[in-house]
Amino acid sequence: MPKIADRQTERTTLHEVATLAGVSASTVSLVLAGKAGHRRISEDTRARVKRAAEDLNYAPNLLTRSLRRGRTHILSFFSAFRHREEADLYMDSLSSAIEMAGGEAGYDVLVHCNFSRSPKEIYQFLNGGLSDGLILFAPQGDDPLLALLRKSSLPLVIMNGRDGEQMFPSVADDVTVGMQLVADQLIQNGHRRIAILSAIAFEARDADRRIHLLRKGLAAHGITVPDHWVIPSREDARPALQQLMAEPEPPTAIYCWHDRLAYGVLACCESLGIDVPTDLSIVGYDGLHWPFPTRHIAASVSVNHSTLARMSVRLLDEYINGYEGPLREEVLPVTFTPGTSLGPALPLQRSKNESP
Amino acid sequence: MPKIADRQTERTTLHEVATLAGVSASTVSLVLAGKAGHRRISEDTRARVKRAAEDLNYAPNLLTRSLRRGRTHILSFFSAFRHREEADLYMDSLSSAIEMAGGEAGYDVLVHCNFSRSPKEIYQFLNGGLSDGLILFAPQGDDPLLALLRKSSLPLVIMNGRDGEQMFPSVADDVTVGMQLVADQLIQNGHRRIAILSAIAFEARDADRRIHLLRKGLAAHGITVPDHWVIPSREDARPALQQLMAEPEPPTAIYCWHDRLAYGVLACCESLGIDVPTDLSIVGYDGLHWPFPTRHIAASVSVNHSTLARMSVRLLDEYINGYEGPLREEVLPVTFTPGTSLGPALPLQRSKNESP
DNA sequence: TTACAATGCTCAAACGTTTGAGCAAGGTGC
DNA sequence: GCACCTTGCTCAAACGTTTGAGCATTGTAA
Repeated sequence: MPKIADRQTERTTLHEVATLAGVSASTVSLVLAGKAGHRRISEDTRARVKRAAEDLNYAPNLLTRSLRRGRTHILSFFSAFRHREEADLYMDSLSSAIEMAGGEAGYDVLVHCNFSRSPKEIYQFLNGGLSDGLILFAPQGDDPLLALLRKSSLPLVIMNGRDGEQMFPSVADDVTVGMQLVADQLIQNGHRRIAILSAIAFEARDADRRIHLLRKGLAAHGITVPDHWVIPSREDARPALQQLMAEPEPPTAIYCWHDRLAYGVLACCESLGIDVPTDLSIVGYDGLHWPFPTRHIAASVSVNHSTLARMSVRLLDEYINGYEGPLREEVLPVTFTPGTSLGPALPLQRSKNESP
Repeated sequence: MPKIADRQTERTTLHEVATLAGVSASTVSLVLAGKAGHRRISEDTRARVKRAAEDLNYAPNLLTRSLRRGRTHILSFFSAFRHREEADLYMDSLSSAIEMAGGEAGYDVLVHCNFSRSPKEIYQFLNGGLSDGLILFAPQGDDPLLALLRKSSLPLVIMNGRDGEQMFPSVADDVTVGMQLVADQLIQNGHRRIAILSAIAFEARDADRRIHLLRKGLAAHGITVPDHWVIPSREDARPALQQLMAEPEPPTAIYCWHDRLAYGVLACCESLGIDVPTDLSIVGYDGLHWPFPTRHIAASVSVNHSTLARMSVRLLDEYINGYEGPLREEVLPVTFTPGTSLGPALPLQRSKNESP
């Protein structure tokens, strides 16, 4: 029985194949990697070389090949969001989608994780020549990493982020339409007292944008969201939710910055005995869901990750291949998924009437 | 405002840094990459070089660096299972765990996806020198890819798979204990009529092993599972389930080969009006779950992905660093999560009594 | 016969680093 | 004055490919 120690200890090289086939290294290279037929090699030689490569289990060294060719056919994906300590279904799904989209376009995808590295270290890795291009998720315009990348030559597509200087092509889901849909749906369901659960620090600006859009959409119908009903989310949303629902005229609906929060609020409601959607309607964003029956599916703006991934890969591929036209900023249409957490607003039971 | 066209078009090289700093390329290399202090460079030169590198936004070319050093500090992860056309929560979670475990150990992780590539193409990519080692998920002993890898020198750890020739180190969750737990729990809950939902083609052998172990565990208590109650899963488990429950003495419990199936069955039960766990208890494997309230949590053997990932990364790292001791085959302890889909077996209502 | 093209291969430079060996300049010991 | 060490840098080879240029050999045209 073979043991691990019996394995060869060195990689086979082109030269060994050449020696075995009785030709020069150039010939081997031409046979195995040459754009078929450009240089002419006799059928006989061709066969001998292929045979030798097969016998030696030859795998070309991609480091050197890429070095010469100037292409690695690898894409990097990196999230400028720093978390991921916990399981993140959103990012998992997204990186998975990018891996698949990359594969379809002939790229392998390197998903870079950083936790303790500095922007400079991350920059050096990303721009280290390992990948032909980068999909950068959710950077803010003043991200120090983005500043470093601006000075580099690395092809780059921004996904769902902000580039302060309009320098990079971008792909993003249509937040404007998305939040308009949220506003419309809330209003169609008769909600007028609406609270907002916002984001924690590093996500704050993206959340702010959505909140701004939602308030604008609601304002068009004469509805304002009181400032103290815009709540920054903490580790545990329970206390805030409890306080909110204890008000004499509590909200009938709450918008959560993304579905993870929405599901967290759903869980709180369950443990607090708040009935969804009778007592409180919940709306989220992302279209995250568990593909099996759940007590509730959060009403949500659905973003198609596969499409988003394909758009960004296609765009990046074009830039890698030297696209020089006007800056491209693509927007992915979104849809509204009603779910089960959004229902009609019920009138306030026996409360003192509002002044007319 | 800067435009994309204003970016530099070439990567900065060591030589440009050297020129700017007024030293040789070797010196730059020694300053930036040398194991500090082995070679002596004056503080003055050191500072000048660092300054120049900073000014030019220099990022070392990792292809060439790796070529010289013989290390890339990249690990590959590849699933010998061919699917992934659909969202796969299990693989997403696992690759995510490996990315994190790799990061902790100083590696970046390249998650390789293949759909249309041949084993030979996959082999050439994996053994192309881009990664220092490979974590191979769930290969069978006769996998053609594994055969190619055996002849190579690539450090390799098998995760949850089978290596026919005891050549490679491996890491796996403890299926023996896991299935014993399933058997014990079913019996403790009084189940004696137990059905099994097995796997589709490419997963068949792993499923068979679990089924064998389960049957063995049950047999110790005098319980046998009739062959026609071992059902290969198809796209839709509904018809099989319907038929099963229509029998005069239907099973009181069903074991599903993994949690995705278990949740699928849960969904079927819901739509068929089968009450879980009163009419039917369901047990799965993997410990997959949605971190928010669901109607049911499948009773399941929980596998800790983070730990599994860390074990495999540590093992692989040791082999990369030249470990030569006896073959290591590590087993990850598992636990049983009761969930809500497993309950006591109810006596068959008004059925003809079994003979004593 | 000479000129020139086609065929089928090899030579050698190059990609951007790392690193052992080498070398000048200055210091120290006797 | 000589041997020898230390300091601080540079030289040049090497990693494993790719590829433009080159070079025999044979074939074809005039």
